[in-house]
Amino acid sequence: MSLRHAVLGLLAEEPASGYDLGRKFERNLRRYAWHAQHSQIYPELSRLAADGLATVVEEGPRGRRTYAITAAGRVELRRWVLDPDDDPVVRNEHTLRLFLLSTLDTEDARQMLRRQAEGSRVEYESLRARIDEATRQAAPPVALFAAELGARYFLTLHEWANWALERLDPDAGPDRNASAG
Amino acid sequence: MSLRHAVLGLLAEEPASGYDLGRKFERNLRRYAWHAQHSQIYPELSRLAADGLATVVEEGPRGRRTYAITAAGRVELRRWVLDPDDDPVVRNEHTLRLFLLSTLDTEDARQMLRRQAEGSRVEYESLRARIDEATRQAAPPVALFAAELGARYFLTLHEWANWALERLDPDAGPDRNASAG
DNA sequence: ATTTACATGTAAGACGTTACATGATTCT
DNA sequence: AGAATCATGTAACGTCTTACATGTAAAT
Repeated sequence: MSLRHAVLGLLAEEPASGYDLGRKFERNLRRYAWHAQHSQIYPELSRLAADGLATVVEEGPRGRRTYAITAAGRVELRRWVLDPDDDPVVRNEHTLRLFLLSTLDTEDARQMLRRQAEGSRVEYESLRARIDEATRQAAPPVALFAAELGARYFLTLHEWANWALERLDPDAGPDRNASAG
Repeated sequence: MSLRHAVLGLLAEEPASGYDLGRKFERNLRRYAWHAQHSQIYPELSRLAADGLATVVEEGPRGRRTYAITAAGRVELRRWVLDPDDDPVVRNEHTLRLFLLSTLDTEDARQMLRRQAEGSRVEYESLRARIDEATRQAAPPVALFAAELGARYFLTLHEWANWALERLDPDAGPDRNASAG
């Protein structure tokens, strides 16, 4: 039941409406950890409220309801986060493609690795810039732990793709665009 | 429909029965990329055969049926692996917990990061040893790309956890068990 | 006025997990 | 003889995605 804890976790950061949570999933969690559509979020918020783990703290225009986590909700969230689950759910279509690289012929593998190296470089630089900006604005260190992990993951992916490209072609480096050399 | 392509990918490496695939998911894919129970695998093999993407190549004891990927299966697998899907499914309960670290108090966060640093170190060393052993036995480079990526992910996780511990406690290093210093 | 963004909700169908169900072969 | 492993299959239930459905408020 990770959806429940993902929602609870987002509410622990700050009170939010179902609509807000949808955007938070999209921006913060979707690419790394979890995703949920609004059709899952709204019913889950109702259940959390029914179970006393969250509560409506504000009603706004267009039927907007802002929820906040309750004390019981924090207890449950802490229990789950610290629970050493040795069988965590992992589903990653992107990693799956990388793992199936060995089923391609060399030229296809090269193409995919080049795309991968470039894509992860872009992601890395964008995340790193965001972290630098937040650091300059004196954001609290813990608030940036997740972003830092994301940045490091992309850097690792970038380095791995270049390493693999070199292994595929022992003679040509990954950055050889110049005709000389 | 990633289950289909995960199965197809495993069959592309070598022919296998549903039972074999179950163990391959468990050992090779579950922790990084995808998982499937036998109750999903057997029906999917039937569908792959019905669609001409896989075929039974051997029948053994206890009703065992070994499947192999067909030429059409390879075409479909290649199409999917090279398809730049910009909305890949990601679900990672482990990463989700790490992202929710900031909702814990400092002492809880410290405990979790220590556990994380230790766990990822163990995983890294075990994977690295397996890669070294395979390299010594002259395994083809591509066959080790996935394992190398896994190892690098764990190393990144380990380094990140130690980095985060230092940030949490600017005075004490992560490995300070001695009373002196 | 019109478009865009905000805001919530339900239903059908696909996908995934857990439990139920059965039996053969191999190892000790 | 008994236990462990191999081997396949279905059913019930829970989760997730996609589509359907509706309406308000803000911006241009």
